[in-house]
Amino acid sequence: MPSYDPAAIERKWQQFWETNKTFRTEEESGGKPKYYILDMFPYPSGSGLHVGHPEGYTATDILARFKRMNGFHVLHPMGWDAFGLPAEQHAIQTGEHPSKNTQQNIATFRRQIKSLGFSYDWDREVDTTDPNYFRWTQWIFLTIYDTWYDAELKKGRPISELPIPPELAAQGEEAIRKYRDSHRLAYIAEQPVNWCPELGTVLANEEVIDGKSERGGFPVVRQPLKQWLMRITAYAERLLSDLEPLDWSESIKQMQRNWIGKSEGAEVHFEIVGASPRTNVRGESVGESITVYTTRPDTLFGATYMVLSPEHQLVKRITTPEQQGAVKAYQETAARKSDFERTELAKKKTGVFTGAYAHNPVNGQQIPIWIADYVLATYGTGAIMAVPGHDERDFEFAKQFDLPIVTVVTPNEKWLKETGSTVNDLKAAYTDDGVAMNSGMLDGLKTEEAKSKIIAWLEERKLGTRKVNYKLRDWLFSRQRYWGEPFPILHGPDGEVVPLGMDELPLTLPEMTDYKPTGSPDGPLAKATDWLTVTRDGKTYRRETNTMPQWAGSCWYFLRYIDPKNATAFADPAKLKEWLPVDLYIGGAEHAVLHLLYSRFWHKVLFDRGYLHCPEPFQRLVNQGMILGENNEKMSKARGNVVNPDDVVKEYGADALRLFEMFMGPLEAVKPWSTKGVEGVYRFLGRVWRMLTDDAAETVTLHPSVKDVAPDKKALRVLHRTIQKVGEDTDRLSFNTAIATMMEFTNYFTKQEVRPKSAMETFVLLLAPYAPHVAEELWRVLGHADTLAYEPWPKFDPALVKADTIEIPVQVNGKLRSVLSVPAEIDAAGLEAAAKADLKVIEAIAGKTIKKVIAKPPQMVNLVVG
RNA sequence: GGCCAAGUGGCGGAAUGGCAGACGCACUCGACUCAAAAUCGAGCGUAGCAAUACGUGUGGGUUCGAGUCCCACCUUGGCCA
Repeated sequence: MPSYDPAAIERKWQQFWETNKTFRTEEESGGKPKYYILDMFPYPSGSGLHVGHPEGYTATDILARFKRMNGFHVLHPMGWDAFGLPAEQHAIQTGEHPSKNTQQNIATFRRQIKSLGFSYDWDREVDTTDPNYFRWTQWIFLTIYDTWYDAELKKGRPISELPIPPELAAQGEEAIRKYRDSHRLAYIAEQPVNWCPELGTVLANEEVIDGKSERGGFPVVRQPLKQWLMRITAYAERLLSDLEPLDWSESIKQMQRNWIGKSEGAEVHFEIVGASPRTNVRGESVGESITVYTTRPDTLFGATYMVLSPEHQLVKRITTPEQQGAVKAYQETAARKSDFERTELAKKKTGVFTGAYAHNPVNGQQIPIWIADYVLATYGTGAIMAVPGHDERDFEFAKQFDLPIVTVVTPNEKWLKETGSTVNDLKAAYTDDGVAMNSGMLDGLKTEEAKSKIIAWLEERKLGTRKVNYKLRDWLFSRQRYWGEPFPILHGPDGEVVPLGMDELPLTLPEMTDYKPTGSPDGPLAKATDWLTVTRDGKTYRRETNTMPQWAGSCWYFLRYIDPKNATAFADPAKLKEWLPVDLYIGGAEHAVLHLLYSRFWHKVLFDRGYLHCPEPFQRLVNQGMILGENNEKMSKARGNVVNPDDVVKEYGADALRLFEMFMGPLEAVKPWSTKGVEGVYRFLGRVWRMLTDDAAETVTLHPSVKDVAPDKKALRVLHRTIQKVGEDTDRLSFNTAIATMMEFTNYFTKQEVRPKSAMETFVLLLAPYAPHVAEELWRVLGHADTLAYEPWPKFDPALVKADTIEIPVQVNGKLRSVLSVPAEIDAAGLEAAAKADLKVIEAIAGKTIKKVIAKPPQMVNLVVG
């Protein structure tokens, strides 16, 4: 009695696919159109696969199989984002090389992923920790290092093409080198960074959440350090504008836009009162001034004081002797706080007066200069003009320190009433647009007009300029860790930075016995004394001891899949041209900002340098929604609601797991797990099995009802409707409704005494992308010798989808009163007549006059009566 | 606080402005069985014996007709501050 036995079927077919390399992507397309379907590759953690992983992987697998059957040349690979902190923490605890643990975890992930029957081309597997892979990560780093951004051409160019100003050239090699280094897209800079003492590393802003490390939740402090940075800000405008044509959800685009944070405003110079004139770069004598960035230059007349960030370089020079003690103490306190503590947690504004004053350029008024930690050195120019009447933080600060508040934008009546303010006595900052007042030549102008006018005025007098600003910061690219790509960089005895030659790659990590962080900003690599120093031409160089962040390997892995074994380039240009861009990229929304932004940035640099032909890597992007635990909470060990895919496969099989994850709801929605739900789709697969096979027979044989006969009219209609719906729904990733349609098909045919074999064959093909193992097995039972993976996708006949008679609802005054059974091709007049002849309708309109009839075959009729 | 999603049976969800609740789960009843499981059949928004009425977060609006479009609000989630 062979009943549905997923364990046996799945083992058999996974083996078949593997030995026959069914899903190997051939180098030759054979004239087929290409389709590149990509999953966000996983970090192989020690806890193994989570049911969240197969959600995206199943979606891409269904589409990959569907596209193959539709005649596409499909690229569908998988790999491992394997550098990262957990493996290093494990190494610190055990003294075992992190690669050992990493490879074990990869083996587990690979086994688990293979057990789900995904149609990856395993010959293209990549591993970011493999020297043959990170060799090219280092190569790309060097290429970025070798690039400067030509703002005029809006393009990254080789550093050798950077024009050197003549006066610099005259100063010799050293000056040229420094000039070049200051223009590279990968550069070293000293800047306040997020130092996490517990992790012994510096973190990127985006890895710090609520003042704590994203991983581990340890406290983070600000500390100035020499770090590698990537000049992603040079690409801010392109990263923003190139989003437009992409087929991504509007919300993800919006998140990227917010992160880039473009704002338009002005830079304004405030001359410092009494400061001695200085000589500027052009040798002109100018008064010392403070430059601020503001998005509201129209409120310039309301600037009643200025605030510098405590780190601002002018602070030292302008502070009066009597204020020095207070200023110094304040600077020290501020240095210990994170940006988050300074801007978010601070309920009460703090600050210190420097004793100095500046001239407000529009009215010459002397206004005091303060320092306060709510102004960050890293945003804008690190200094602001404070307009307390129209900025909330400035308002709070002004109240705190009793500074004057001037209204320069007339608030509307509603706002005044709500806040209990009057025009000359604001109880809160009015931050909306309005009409300018107390603003000299701007009075009476609307905010937008006032902005334009004041900027023109400032520019004319060289007191300021129109300026676009971005919130996006340069990307902090170094980590004080062991388990990452080493930088292919040497530091010379005279402080010069020397890149390794491309032919010296890969630079591999040294073997060590102790992986602990040094506790100082030198990473663990500083302890690898044999590895650390290199002698060349009698000079001793020290290797860079930082390693790259985990983002590095994931920035370009989709390029390597295209040509994973290439030993002379990261990929063959012709192959890159054939496969890029990625047609569909599916992954979690947690990577909506950073991974995608970094990846797009690297892609653009490689594009500018001529290694790629398209400016954007991912044409279409879809984020799958998170799967919650059965109790509707986020899955976590602590909550005890984690579902292990291995257990589900063991109990119900991979096909049921795949099918359930797709049946739960729309791909992009957040939805809770349900074991009962898995049972439901498992029962469906059992019904499919019994629809086709005879479970009373000794061996697997066709069900006696499956006969080689032509389907009748009704059967044809059900069949063709199913083909149409499953095809259309699969194409638009509406997998849950496609599965529902297949269930309806099964519900219909299991009730039939005669099940035409041709209809059954078609159905098995429709099911194949979703539940490939059982489909392959049934395909064989139906008498086919080979895999169905490349069978053509069934076509439907629109004529057969239509029924002869259809049911049309009749409404009276918009309310349903009857349902008519009429010929399918009825026209509006016929429909109206049929409706008026219907007994229930006659009853409903008795004694009333028909005012209007809306007849829309084949949808409905509505009689408006009164 | 700002921006973006989303609110539909007991639950997951379905529905080009046109019969709300497809499909599945749970539940109830029945068949098979000594019995149970599995399987098969039927029912299943609320109230009502019924005819029928009411029903897609709340309030308004547009429309012959609104779950769907518009406005305001409430709630939840995400991102940003």
